[in-house]
Amino acid sequence: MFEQILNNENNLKTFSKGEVLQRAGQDTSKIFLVKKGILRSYIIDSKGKEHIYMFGSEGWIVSDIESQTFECKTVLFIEAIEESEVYVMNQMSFDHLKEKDNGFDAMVTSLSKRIGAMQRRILALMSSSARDRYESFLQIYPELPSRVPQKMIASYLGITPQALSTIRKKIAQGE
Amino acid sequence: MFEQILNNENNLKTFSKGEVLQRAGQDTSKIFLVKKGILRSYIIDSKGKEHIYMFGSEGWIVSDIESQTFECKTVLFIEAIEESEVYVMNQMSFDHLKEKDNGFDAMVTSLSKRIGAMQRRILALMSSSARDRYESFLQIYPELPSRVPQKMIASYLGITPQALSTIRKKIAQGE
DNA sequence: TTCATTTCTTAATCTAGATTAATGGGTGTA
DNA sequence: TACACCCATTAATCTAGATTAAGAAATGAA
Repeated sequence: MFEQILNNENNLKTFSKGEVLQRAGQDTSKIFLVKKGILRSYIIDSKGKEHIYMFGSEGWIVSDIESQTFECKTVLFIEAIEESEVYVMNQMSFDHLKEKDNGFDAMVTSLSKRIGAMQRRILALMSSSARDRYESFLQIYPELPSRVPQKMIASYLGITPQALSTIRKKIAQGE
Repeated sequence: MFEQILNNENNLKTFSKGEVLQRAGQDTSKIFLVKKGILRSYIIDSKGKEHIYMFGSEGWIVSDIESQTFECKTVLFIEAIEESEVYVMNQMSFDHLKEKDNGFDAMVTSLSKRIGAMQRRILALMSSSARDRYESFLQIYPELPSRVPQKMIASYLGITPQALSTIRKKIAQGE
C-alpha cells in the first residue's frame, strides 16, 4: 500500500538474521516496512522472558506505535528472523507520507486493518484454548511455520515451546 | 475529538441500562460515540460465555471495526451498562467525517491511540498474571470500578468473577 | 568430518485460575 | 413485609498449561 509512495532506495536497508533493529528503552520508535524477509517485535518481561507481539513479513509495517503516538520510550524490541530488506522511516518521514496523494486514506485503511487483527487476537487470547489459537494461527499465516522456529510461534501464542510441542503431537495423532 | 464535528442532535439517541445497541451476526456495524454513560462491547463464545472486549465511557468510540473494515458480519454485541446518550453513525456518515476539516488527521490520531491501548492489552494478556492485570486496570480506569459491576471487570480481564473476588481479598488483606 | 550450540520432544510435577456449589447481601417489586 | 432475582464471596475440586529436567534431533562453525 505504501510501497509505491515509498519506493526509493534512500532508506532501504538490509539486516542479517538475528540482527536487532530496535531495542526497548529508546526515545523514539522507527517505522519499518518489510520489503523482503521477516521481522518480529517482542517484549522482555520482568522475569526476562520474551513475548512476541507480532511478526511482519513482506508488505507489513512493524513499529512501536504506542511509544510513537504517546512520545514515550519504546517497549518493543524489533529483530530480523531472516535476512531482510526493510524501508526504515522515522516519525518525520512518516508524517510526510500523509501529505502525499491518498496518504491519509491509505493510512486510515492500514490502521483499521491492524485494529481488526488485534481485535481478533485479544478475543482469542481471552476466549480460546492454546490449541484453538494455534489452529487459527495456521489458517491465518500458513506460510510462517516453515520460516519461523516453533519456539517463536509458541511465544506469539502466549505458551511455552513444550506446550506447543504436545499440542502438535496431539494434532498429528488422530486429533 | 469528533464531538465538535458531530455535535448535532440528529443522530443523538438515549439508551436505557441493559439495552442492546447491536448484536453479533448483523450485516454492518454502526459506530457509537458515547456522549454520556458507559457502553460495553463483548463476544459470546461457543460455550455461551461472555468476554468483554472493551468499555467505552464519555468521549469513546465503540464499534466493531473489524467487521466494518472487512465488510463481514459483526461479531461484537454492544450494550449500555448505564443509561447512556450516544451519537449513532453508519459507515457512510463516518466516511463523511474524513472529508471535513482535519477529519483525516483526527481519525489517524484516534486510531493510533486505540492501537496503543490494544498493544498494551495484548502484551498484558500474554505476560501478566490476573492480579497484575487487575492492578493496571485500576490505574488506567480508576473511575470504572464504581460504575461497572465486578463480574464485568472480571470478564474484561479474562477471568471469572470468583477469581477476581479472591484477588481483591488478597489485596485487601496486607497484599 | 567433529564438536558445540540451539531447538524440539517427552515426561513428571506444580500452580493459577476454572468449575461447581453453597451462602449471604442487595435491590426491586408486589 | 415477604418473595424473587441478581451479585459477591468462600471453599473444594479439577485442569490447562507452566516449570523442571533430560534426551534426541537439527544447525552451524572450524
